Amino acid sequence: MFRIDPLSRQPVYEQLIEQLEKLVLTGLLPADSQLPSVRSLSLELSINPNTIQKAYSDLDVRGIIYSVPGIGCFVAKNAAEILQAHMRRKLDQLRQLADDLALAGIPEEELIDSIHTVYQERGVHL
Amino acid sequence: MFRIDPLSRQPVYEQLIEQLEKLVLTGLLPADSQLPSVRSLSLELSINPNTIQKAYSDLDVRGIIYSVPGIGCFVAKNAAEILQAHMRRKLDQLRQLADDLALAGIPEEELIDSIHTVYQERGVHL
DNA sequence: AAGGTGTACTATCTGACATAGTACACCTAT
DNA sequence: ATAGGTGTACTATGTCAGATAGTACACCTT
Repeated sequence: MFRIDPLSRQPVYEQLIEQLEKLVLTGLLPADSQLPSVRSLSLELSINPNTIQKAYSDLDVRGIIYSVPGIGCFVAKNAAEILQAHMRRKLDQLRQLADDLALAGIPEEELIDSIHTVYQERGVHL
Repeated sequence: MFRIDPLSRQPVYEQLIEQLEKLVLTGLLPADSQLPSVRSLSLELSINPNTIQKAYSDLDVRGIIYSVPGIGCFVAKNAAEILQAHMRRKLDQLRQLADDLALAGIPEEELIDSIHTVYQERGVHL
């Protein structure tokens, strides 16, 4: 269900957060659906329970999920909305990247084509 | 000449590398021009000489600069070409980012507009 | 009562990053 | 020849984030 690379420069808990966020955005994890328990996910991914909890805690603080002690963690009602609003910050990263590529002399058309292709594939798969 | 943020998540030596690469790509550091000495740059930026040398060593290995012991470090002849070729890997990052934004429901037009704006500004400034 | 759940806490380990200090070989200018 | 600049190499130390290990508590369900 999850792909974790312990050798990545990106921390494990961040990898977990991003993949959970994508599951929410794609609708594979609808509102009020239960997340894997800290311990079960810990066993499945061979990751320390504390690392899982760190990811869940972060998502909880940001309102993406809510936790019921003794029961489990669940996807919040407006999780997708929060994520969509937050995703717009990635537009800044896109601009920064485009600026670097422009500086390197990569023609604008190449970027446009790449994006267009991505959006076409996304449209087909959904 | 350089802007270093010691508190950034990005290592200081990487910040230095990126800024040097941009100076090469913009032509502000032409081929065979001499780079600041390890010790002078160390004093100017209040950074340990070892950190500067780590950045220079990395650039040397990749063929961006060449060092002459006892003399100094200089920009390689084909530095800009190497960087341009290497920059295309950033297109992968761009695609990944576009895929995330597509997933979040950000319309394709917003990305296109952002990129177009970046390229227009770049065109003006150069 | 047993076993699952989230949560909290301390302790420890690891690796990357950065600093500090020293030393060597080389070249240039005086 | 001397002094001072250059790159380079090396060891030691400090710092911090990330991850692990272990324990413990409160809660709920069965």
